[in-house]
Amino acid sequence: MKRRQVGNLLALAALSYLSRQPMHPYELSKTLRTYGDERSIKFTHGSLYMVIQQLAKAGFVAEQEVSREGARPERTVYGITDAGRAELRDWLRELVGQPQHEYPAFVSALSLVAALTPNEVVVLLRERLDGLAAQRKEAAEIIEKSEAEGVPPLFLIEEVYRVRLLDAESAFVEEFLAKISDPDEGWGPMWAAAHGTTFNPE
Amino acid sequence: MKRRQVGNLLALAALSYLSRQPMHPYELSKTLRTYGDERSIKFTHGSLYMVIQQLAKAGFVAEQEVSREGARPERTVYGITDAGRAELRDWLRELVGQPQHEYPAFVSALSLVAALTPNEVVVLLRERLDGLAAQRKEAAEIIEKSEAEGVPPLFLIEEVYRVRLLDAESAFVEEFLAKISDPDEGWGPMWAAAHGTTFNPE
DNA sequence: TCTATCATGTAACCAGTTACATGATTTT
DNA sequence: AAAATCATGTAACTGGTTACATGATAGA
Repeated sequence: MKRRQVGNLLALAALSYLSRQPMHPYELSKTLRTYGDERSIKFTHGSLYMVIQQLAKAGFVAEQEVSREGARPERTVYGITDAGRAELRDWLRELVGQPQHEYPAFVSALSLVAALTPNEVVVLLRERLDGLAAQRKEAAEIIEKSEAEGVPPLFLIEEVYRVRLLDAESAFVEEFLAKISDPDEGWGPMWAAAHGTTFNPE
Repeated sequence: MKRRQVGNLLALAALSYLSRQPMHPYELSKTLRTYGDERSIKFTHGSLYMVIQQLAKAGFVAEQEVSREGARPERTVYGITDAGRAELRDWLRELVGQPQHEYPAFVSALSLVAALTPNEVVVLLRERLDGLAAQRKEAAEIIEKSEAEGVPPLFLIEEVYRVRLLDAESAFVEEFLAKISDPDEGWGPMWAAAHGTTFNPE
């Protein structure tokens, strides 16, 4: 992965929308929320202004005009530049073509999970399954609802991806639970012994 | 999710290792690398000193002694406190029990992928499949090698998780490719038309 | 003996989050 | 008319990354 002058993925979304039409930051913020991009890209009001500033400094967007309506604060409208268009394409291509090594919280937790006792872990994993089911339901509903509204499925592909990942994670958690509790080969007893206790899941 | 006084997951790993024995930061760094935690938890030299400082400020770890060998810089040894132990348990429990909403780069990319043409996207997705296969191979090899060395499988569970996710992602990418190129219902032609071009994958 | 790498830490910089500010509308 | 919320932006704080420093050891 090349290191980008502006690395925040929010910048990618900004470039993408600005490539359709110039906007001022607040409008961008509205647009992002309207199209549900907040589910895929983390952003707050503050980080957006930040990113726009960085994009401007890097020459990927440029001030178009500064206008004022009544006594409101000035609104600065930004448009994408040629360099910005190039960056957008290049960056998107990289993100689609090359998987990156990432650090989801659950991976970190799993790498340290031995610090808990197997008794509590089985309870927690069951809780997690519920949470995963809830997230899956939410994603599935968004897909359904949007499709009913006529949104072309290409624009929902990231939710489909999410659903696939959630399913895989659920399957993994079940598998892990089984590995702990298997009556013959289960890890539970040895694991509990290392904590000076015994394995008894309810 | 509660908001933690120290939020960086590196702090969790630090607490976990310090709960076994007091160490100075550099030693911690070594230990983390030795046990392969760098695959699950992002850290650099600098960020480690950072989080130790934060942990100390929050009262989760405490200076134990400051020693000096010859003319080397002083080494400060830190130990976990009772509050630190409590935080470790509570945090780990939360991470295992409750799935969080996260923002992997590929999700963001997918949400904007319509900005590329379907022709290039199919090429990129095929590239991605190769990359995913490589990552999968790497993870599988780590598991095999470690098991051969007698590492108990519980300590490899996060790599198993990784493999499951990689498989799910590969399956998804294949599915996406099919949806684009399907001879009857495929999205390719319409998508290309929106870019003022035609769909012809090689 | 020169160079590389290890060992250990600090300081400066940059990015992201939170809090603040303030007029305009809308709701109660 | 008061309270809430929208609209728009800036400033301060905090966390994380990168670069700098410097003696010690090991390899060429």
